[in-house]
Amino acid sequence: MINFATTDLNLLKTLDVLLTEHNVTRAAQRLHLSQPSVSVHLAKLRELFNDPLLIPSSRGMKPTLLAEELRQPLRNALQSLEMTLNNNQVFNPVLENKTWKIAAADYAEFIVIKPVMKNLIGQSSHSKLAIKHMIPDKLVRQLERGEIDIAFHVRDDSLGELKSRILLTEHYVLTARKTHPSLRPKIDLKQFSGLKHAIVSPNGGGFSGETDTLLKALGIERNVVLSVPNFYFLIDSIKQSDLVAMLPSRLVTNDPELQIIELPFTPPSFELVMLWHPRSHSDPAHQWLRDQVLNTALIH
DNA sequence: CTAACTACCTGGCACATATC
DNA sequence: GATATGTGCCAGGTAGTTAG
Repeated sequence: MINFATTDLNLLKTLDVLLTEHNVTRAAQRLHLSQPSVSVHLAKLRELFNDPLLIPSSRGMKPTLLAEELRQPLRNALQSLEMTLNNNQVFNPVLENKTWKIAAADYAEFIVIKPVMKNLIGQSSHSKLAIKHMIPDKLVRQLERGEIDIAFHVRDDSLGELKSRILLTEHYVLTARKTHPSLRPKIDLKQFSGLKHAIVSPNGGGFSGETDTLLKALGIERNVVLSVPNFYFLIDSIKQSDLVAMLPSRLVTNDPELQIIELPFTPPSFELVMLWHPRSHSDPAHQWLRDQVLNTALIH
């Protein structure tokens, strides 16, 4: 039985971070303490729980069974405490100097971040904004560690514990340059598959995308001759050539150099979501950040 | 070589006591 | 009761050691 009166509750915060990091050095960095201090904390926690909690192994520190059992309930308890303490606090962007860290691929940069940018850095002369490259595999960890505040991504149910909010639904449109020599405003399947296509392959080098999966179901194939890493490059490529591309509609409508061609099938679509870690859910500054995004994204 | 641990040191805080 | 001063303790620091 742990005696609350004689226990330093800061130790629980250390334990919480240790149980996510499985590494004393990294936990220390996150807690803004030295490594030996966290080592001492760990020693006290071991004494307190009468359990080694984390055992050094060849691949980081391995949590004991008790440590595993403690992880989620402790997380929940601290989160609820945080919520209680933050409940009456309001974030004032004018007074604070925050560095917002946002991860996104180029579509979200253009559609969401660009419109909200002014609000994020304009309301305080000290705030900064860092837009980071989106690496889906590292996302959960980066959000957990606070290396990223929020991220924008295509809705994907594999992102388990993260909190999310759908910002918009987007569909692809067939796009070509306005001065394309052989395109009419409407085409049939045969004409579609006869065109030379360019696609974005986020992982690099792929020649098959969502559209191809959909076409396969219709029993047809298209001719993808160019694969590029992002939409900016793709748009530029079709403006400079007779290639066509399936592009998110919001990126190309109103571009005077481009035309949209009516498709003989229903194009694929996706939902863009904002993602954040439950850890930052009740933080007033994070809430403000998310509100800025929501207010802007839902208007545009 | 990297990461955890240990020994030792120090600044700051809490508490006790003194003074008004 | 409020404020000033003295003192002991301890958290967290650095440096060095140990272990895998």
